[in-house]
Amino acid sequence: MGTTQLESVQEPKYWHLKTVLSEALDSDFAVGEILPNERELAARFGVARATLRQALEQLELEGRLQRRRGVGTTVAPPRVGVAVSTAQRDWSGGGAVEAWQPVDCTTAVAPSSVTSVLDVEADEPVHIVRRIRVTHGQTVAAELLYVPSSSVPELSAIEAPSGPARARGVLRELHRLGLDGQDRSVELGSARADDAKELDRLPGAPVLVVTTRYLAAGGTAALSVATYRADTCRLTFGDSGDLEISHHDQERRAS
Amino acid sequence: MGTTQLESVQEPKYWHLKTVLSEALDSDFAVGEILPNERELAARFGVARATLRQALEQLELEGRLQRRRGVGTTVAPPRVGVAVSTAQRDWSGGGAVEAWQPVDCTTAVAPSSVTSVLDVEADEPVHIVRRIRVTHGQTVAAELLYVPSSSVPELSAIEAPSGPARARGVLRELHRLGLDGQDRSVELGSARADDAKELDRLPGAPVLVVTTRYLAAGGTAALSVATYRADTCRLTFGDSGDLEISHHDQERRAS
DNA sequence: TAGTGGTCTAGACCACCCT
DNA sequence: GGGTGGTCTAGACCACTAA
Repeated sequence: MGTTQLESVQEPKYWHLKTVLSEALDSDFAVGEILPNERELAARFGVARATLRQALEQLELEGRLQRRRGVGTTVAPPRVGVAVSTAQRDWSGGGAVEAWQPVDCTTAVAPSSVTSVLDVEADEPVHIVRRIRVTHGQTVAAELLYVPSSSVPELSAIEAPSGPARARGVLRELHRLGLDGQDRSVELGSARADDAKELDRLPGAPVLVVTTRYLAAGGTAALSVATYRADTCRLTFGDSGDLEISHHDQERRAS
Repeated sequence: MGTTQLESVQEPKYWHLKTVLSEALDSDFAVGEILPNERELAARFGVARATLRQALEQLELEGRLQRRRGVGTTVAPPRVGVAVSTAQRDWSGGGAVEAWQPVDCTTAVAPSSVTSVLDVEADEPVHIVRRIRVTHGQTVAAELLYVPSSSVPELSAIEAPSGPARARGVLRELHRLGLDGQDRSVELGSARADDAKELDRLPGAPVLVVTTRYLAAGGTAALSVATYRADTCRLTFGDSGDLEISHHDQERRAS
C-alpha cells in the first residue's frame, strides 16, 4: 500500500487555531482592542472553549494577547525592552525614568540556597530588600535582594528597622561598598503569590527569573533574585540600544 | 454580618496540588525516577485528570518534571547552566565540549524583521545558517543565523551551495571578519515546529529566544536567533562560573 | 498490543470587574 | 447584576513508545 502522506500530518486544532488567530491579530485588530469573549470565539471557530483557551494561552505566552478576568482579552502591545546588564550598579535608583523602587526591607534568615551563595551561615539573618521595577508606568519586575550584614557594616542600627527607609539605607551602604563585577543567569519560572501580586498577574504566571550575584572584594556582596513579567518584557543585554526584532515576526519565515 | 475570613482564601486545587507534588518530589523521589501515570495520580488525589495535568504542566515549566508521550513522567535533573555571553565569537565551533554544530545553510530572503535589522533590502537574499547547540549530549538550542552576502564577500561561489559544508564556509568567513561587539536580548517564546523537532520537544513548548546582533565595522554583520529549551536550560551571563542557585529553592522562603 | 501522555468535548460553577 | 476570564469535571479518542 502506498504511503502517500496527506499534506497536513494531523496538526492539533489549538495549534491551527493559534495560527489563524495570530494572523487575524495582525490584520484585523489594533493594539489595545478587545477581542470577542471566549465563548463567542469558541462558537465562531466551532471548538470547545477549552480548546480555544489553549490557543489563547499560547498567544498570551508569546506576548500577543493580554487577558484579564472580569474584563476581557485585549491585543497586547509589543514587548518592552528592559535593560538588564548596565546601570544596575546605581543602587540609589533615583531620578532615572526606569528605576527600581524600594518597597520594604526586613532582616531574616534566607533560604539555604541563598546563604550558600552568600558565604554566610545558614542560620545567620541577612537584610532582605524588596524592590519593584517600574517602566512606562508598569511594574515589570519584583526583586528580592539579599545582603549579608557583613556587606553593610556601617549601617546604623538606629535607622528604621524595616520599611522603605531601611531599604534605602541598605542600598546606600551597598553603593558605598563598590562592586567588582556581577554574575547573572536567566531562567523560566512561575510567579509566586507575592510576586504575582506586585506584577498584577495571577500566581503561576510565567516569569523570567534573573539571578544576579554582586561581587566585591573577592566575595559575594549581595544576591538579587528578580522576577520579570515574561509576557510583557524582553530583557536586553549589552551596551547598545534596543533590538527591534520580535520573535513573533520570526515565526512567519519560510521553512 | 461578620466578615471573618477563612484562613485559606480559595487557593485553586491545581495550585495546592502543585505544592504537594513539589514537596513529594523533594522527599520521595530521585532524579530520573518515573512517577505514577496521570490517571492514577489524579485518582489518588481525588481530582480530574485535567486538573492534575494543570499542576504537572506548571512543574514541567519550572523544570522539575519531564513528560514524554508514550513513556511517562520523570523527575527532571537540575537545569543546566548554559553560557551565553562569552566564547560565542569563536565561529568555528570546533573542539569545545559545548559547541554549536552547523546543520545546514541556505540562501533565501529573510523576514522583514530580520532584513530591517541587517540593513539590507527586504528582497535581498541572505545566508541562513542553521546550527544546534549540544551540551552534555543533549540538544539545548537551535539557531538561525542570518548573514548578509556583504558580510562574507570572499565566500567562494564554488563551494557547496548548501548543506553543512556551506555553513562552515560562511562561519569561517564571518570569523575572518572580526567583531566589534554584540547586542543581545532574551524573551519567552514557544517553539516553532522545526525548532521543536531539533530540541526533541512538542511544537509550542516554552523556549527562551536569544536574539543577538553581531556588530562589525560600524554595522550589523549578522543576526542570530537562538531558541533554548526553557525547561532544561538556565542561561548564564558574565565572566565567572556557574551560579548554583535554583528558583525552585527560592519558592520555599518565608513570606 | 498495552500503556503512556496529548488533545478535545460539553458542560458547570466560581472570582472578579464594571456599571 | 451581568459579563468576563479562571477553575474543574468526567468522560472520549488519538499519537506515540516500548515490549
